[in-house]
Amino acid sequence: MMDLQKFFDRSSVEVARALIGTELIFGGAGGIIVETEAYEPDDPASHSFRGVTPRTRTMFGPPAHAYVYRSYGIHWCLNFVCRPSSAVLIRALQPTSGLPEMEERRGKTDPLLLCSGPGRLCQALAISAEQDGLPLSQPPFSLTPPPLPPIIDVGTRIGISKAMDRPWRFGLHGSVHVSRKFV
DNA sequence: GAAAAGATCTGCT
DNA sequence: GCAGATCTTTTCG
Repeated sequence: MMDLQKFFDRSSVEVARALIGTELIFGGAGGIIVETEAYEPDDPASHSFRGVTPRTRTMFGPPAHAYVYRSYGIHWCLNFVCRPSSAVLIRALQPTSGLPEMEERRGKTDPLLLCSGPGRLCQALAISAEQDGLPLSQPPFSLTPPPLPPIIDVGTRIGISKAMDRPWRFGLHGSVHVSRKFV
């Protein structure tokens, strides 16, 4: 297990880049993180931009914790908290563990889409509001850094309506598991 | 108290 | 490629 306290005590942009290639396991299922997005304190697209609310209180808490929120009333999205009021959205994984469980939770679908997208990822790993605020340093979470520094793609974030020009989306170069291709 | 927007996914055309 | 599903949170009156 790596030094999570030090790892997450940086800007979300740095953490988002550093997370690419890291293996995330949650309760026996998971895979390699291939796509992330950074949300900064002074970022109009971030939930934390308009101050603390009941939903976003976790984002203002200590680093190295999970922030889970409901999206579009249907999906769950998993974030890692960095320095207070900033976080990294985990958008896609390359599955490596617990494939049968994830396939069962996701139902019949294209294998490539098992964890390709924040909503799909949470459904595959069975993550919901109960995991909001949990520390990443202990089970059921497990993070393992890559043996070698990966090649990283950079692009603009997806699905937002503000600050759309900031290049804060990161991906593993050449991965077929990203939710949308990098150009 | 009411209304609108939202860090999305799926299915159909 | 586009619209619908679906509901929580936040903002406005």
